[in-house]
Formats: sequence, structure tokens, C-alpha cells
Amino acid sequence: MSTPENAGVAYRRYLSALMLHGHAGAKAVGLGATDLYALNILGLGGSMTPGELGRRTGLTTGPTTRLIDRLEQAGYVRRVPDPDDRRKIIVELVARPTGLDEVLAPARQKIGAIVQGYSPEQQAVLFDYFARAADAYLEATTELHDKRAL
Amino acid sequence: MSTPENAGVAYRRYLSALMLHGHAGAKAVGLGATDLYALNILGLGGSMTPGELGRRTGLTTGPTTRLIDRLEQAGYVRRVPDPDDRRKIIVELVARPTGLDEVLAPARQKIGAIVQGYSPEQQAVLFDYFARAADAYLEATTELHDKRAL
DNA sequence: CCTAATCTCTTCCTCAGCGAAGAGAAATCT
DNA sequence: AGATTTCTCTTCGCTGAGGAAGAGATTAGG
Repeated sequence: MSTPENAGVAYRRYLSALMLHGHAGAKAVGLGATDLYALNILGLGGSMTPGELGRRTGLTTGPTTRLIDRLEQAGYVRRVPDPDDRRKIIVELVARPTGLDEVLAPARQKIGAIVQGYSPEQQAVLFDYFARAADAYLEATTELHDKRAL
Repeated sequence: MSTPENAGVAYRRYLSALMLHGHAGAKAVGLGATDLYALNILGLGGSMTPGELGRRTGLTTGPTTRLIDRLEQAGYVRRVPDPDDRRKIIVELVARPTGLDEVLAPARQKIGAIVQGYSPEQQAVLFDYFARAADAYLEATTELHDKRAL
């Protein structure tokens, strides 16, 4: 049942299903791939300047400006002047991203129900895994990014 | 540590990190969002005709043909004639997708190491979760798809 | 046998997103 | 204060992906 090879297959299936869902959700609300990418970066890294966002998305300044324009127009982010440096602007995530969360909500409810079906100890294992896996993915993504920058 | 609200935050962080990594990996090997989407569909649903693939990606026939062209040229899929119906063609995933797996391998190793750090009972919980969550996401994606088809 | 339906592929057009280069404003350094 | 650097934003041209319509080949039905 959980032999090593089956485990790998199951995990790949899980990953694919997850990415499929994310993509379908983004498409349903008319969000481009780069847009979703940027939203994830902002959600994980917190507010940042357009320059920093451009660096992390791998975009030059022109597309970055228009990326923020799109996100701002769609109501996902907001431009706030930096009080310390008046050249700079800070891009921050608006508290309640309107469309995407609603589209993704049914899946979250299903996941929530699954998680609640486990015992407290088992839930602790899952949450521990989520935290560690998130770190691992972020680290791996950073390494990917560094390689591209060669 | 794992209060309900913290759990939600941790899970969102996990999800974001995962999608970020997938996107960065696809970008690193020059794969578009739709390409990756199609590869996931093929991996989960098995071989299918271009028509079926187009339906699931939400593309019309023209873009679907070129999508398959791109994937075939990149060595990810193969066109095989259908023996029963000579109008049809079957698109099947090539056994060893060349570039993407290598790019994503470091992250998988990290995840593997994390999983192996748990006890057998704990690992069983994780794998059980993976299987159930995959089903839940696939179901939710299907529902999303049906809504779009209205 | 001949018509209608099905499936893939091709062609043409449109448009969104990216890169490069430069302009303008503000901070830093001498 | 003047010069340089650091930001963001704008403009231009280009590539690439998607939609619409139709052609060609094959199967199914009257």
C-alpha cells in the first residue's frame, strides 16, 4: 500500500492534482500565469517594491509595471508610497483578494474536512509536514532562481 | 502552534510555495503555463485524443494542435494513430520527460528526506492524506471546469 | 452508394505580455 | 550645490498563444 514506489506515484499524483487545480482556478478568474506567480510571491514575501517583485519574477522593469497595473486594476494589490524613500513604491496585497479565493474555496473546504477527519496527533504530523515542506520548496525555488541568474 | 487560524496560514503558505516552485521550474525549462497544464492532465488522465485534451484544457482545436506540436517537439509526448478509428490520434506521455523532472528533482529529494524523518505510522498518515487530497482536488477541478462550461 | 457527422489539422487574424531603451523624480555622495 | 546613482514609469517593436473558419480524411447511417 505504501511501498516506496507507490508512495512516489501517489505523491506525484497529489502534486499534479494540486497544480491542476491552481491553474484551473486562475484561468477561471482570468488570471495569467505571471499574475498568479506574482500574487504568490507577494503572499509569501510580504509587501515589496516593484523592483524587488520584478527581480523575483524574473521580469524587467517594463513588464513589472504593467503586471502591477493589472493586479491593481483587478483589485488584488495596492500601490503605497514609501515614507522613507519617495522614489520608491510599496506593493502590498489587498486584504481580501476578491475572485480567486472564492473559486478556490470549495477545494479548501474539502481539504479542511479531510484534515479534520484525523486525530489531533495525526493532524499535528500533517501541519508539521506542511511547514517543513513549504520551507523546502521555497529553498528549492530560490536555488532554481539563482541558477537562472547565471 | 497549530491553532485553527495558524493551520490555515501554514497551509496557504505551503500551497503558495508549491505553486511557486512548479511555476519557476516550468519557466526554467521554457515551458508555458498551458503546456504544464496539459502535461499534468495527461499524467493524471492517461493517454487521450487531441479532442479530449482540448476539451479539458479549455482550448479550441487550433491551439490544441499547436500545443501538442510544442510538447511533441520538446519530447514530452508522442502522437500514436488509433488502430480502431483512423481519424483519431492518441497523445501519450513519453516515458521519461527529459527536462522538467531534472529541474524539479532537488525539491523532491528534500521532500523525500522530510518524509523519511517521520515514523512509519506518521508516514502512513501522510500518504493517506496525499491520496485523499489528490482526489479532493481532482473533484474540485472537475467542478470548476463544469462551471466554466456553462 | 451517397449523405451527414466526426476528428484532426491548417490558415488568418487578434491581442496580451515581454525586452530594450530612455525619461523623469528623488536620494546619495563629493 | 552639483554630479552620480537609484528607482519607477513610458514607449516601441516583437514574439507567441488563442479564437474562428474552413479543408481533408474517415466513419456511420439511410
